[in-house]
Amino acid sequence: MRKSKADAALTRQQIVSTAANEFRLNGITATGIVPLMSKVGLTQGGFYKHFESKDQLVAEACTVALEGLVTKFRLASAAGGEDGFMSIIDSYLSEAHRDNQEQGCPLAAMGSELVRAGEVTRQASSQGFNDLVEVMRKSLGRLGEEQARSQAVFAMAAMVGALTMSRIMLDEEAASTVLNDVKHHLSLV
Amino acid sequence: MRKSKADAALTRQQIVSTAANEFRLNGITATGIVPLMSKVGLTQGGFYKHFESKDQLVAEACTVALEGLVTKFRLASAAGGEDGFMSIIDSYLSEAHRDNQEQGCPLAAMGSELVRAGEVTRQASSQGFNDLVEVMRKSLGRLGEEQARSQAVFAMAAMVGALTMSRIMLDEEAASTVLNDVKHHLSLV
DNA sequence: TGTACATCAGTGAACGCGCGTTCACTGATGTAC
DNA sequence: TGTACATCAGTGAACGCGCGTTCACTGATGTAC
Repeated sequence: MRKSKADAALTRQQIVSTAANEFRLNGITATGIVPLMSKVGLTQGGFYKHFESKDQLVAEACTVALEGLVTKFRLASAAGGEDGFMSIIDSYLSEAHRDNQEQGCPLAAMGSELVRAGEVTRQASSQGFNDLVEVMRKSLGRLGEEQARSQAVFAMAAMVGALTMSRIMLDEEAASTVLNDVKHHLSLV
Repeated sequence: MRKSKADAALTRQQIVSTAANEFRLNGITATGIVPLMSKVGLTQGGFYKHFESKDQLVAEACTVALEGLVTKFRLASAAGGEDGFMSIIDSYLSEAHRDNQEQGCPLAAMGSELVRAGEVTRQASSQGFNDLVEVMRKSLGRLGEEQARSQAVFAMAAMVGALTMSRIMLDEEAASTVLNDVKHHLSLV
């Protein structure tokens, strides 16, 4: 049942991207290798032909998820023209993003699990955070570099916290208020 | 081996407060009933004389942890005199708080797990968030009520996100920078 | 106040289950001649 | 280009383990008389 090199590489990609979605949707700890591989259409044994451990997959899935978000940030910034900064914020703090956790920001979806993750995963998450900050910094063209960076860090932290809190809340109105309050204050910065 | 009512009530309290610490330190999913009860000095069977399920314990532990944080906020606000708002923020965004996850903010320590928790736990978390916001709002005496509330929500979200990100980062300098950047911008609001 | 009995906090073995990982096996792919 | 053989992607049963929960049991506490 050996597959061609191209097929095997495709399988590997499918495992990583399916994992990136499942980890964001159900959490890292709560996502098992058996159900994950079965979602990809394979059995569990094949997993270890591609990865040394679940830990390695977690790190790669985080990297891929964060790269996807960096791309979204770039697109939102470009689409926003002069105010790319607010365009990124409006997109991040939207109800659409909040309700699409599976494909959204991994820092908000898995934040407290990432704190307890392995070193490689934490390094990948930090790198992703820095990359997102860098896109935001550039979208603040009129400011000095250091001031813009610091403001971008501030906005990213506020957005991650706001999205997480909005998802915890059962009351729809309260959940929307958090997003809007943070959006409003970031627009004044 | 029956214990007196007073002893039993004490045992129950000990289970809840030990759980509140373990959940914050290791996460909810990663904390088992057997090790938890053994940490309290009991065996697992007794657990179900006090709680219907692990879910019920999670909800109570979150409530207790958040009540403790509300108290800390009140103390920090009072200690800060005129600027109780910044006093709360300085305390929350301190390296001491970041490195003492076991007794720190449950929203930062378990945020992404709370999103997937049961309704009772999510309700308790939302209530706790609102209580924290309320303490912060009152510490902004000079502002109008609605403006102060919205500003308190913004600050809380930014703090939860900043603490989480600072904990993920392996690089000590970068981790401190996040805390300081957010502290700085919140002082300008 | 003293006695008999019911209550129930805590014990520890056991339950079914899903976890991450291993391994002997299969058979198509890739390679050497 | 054709043949023989090595490689290895994927299979599926099995591993030891810890999970949340149940349950028959123990014996001190609480209560009724």
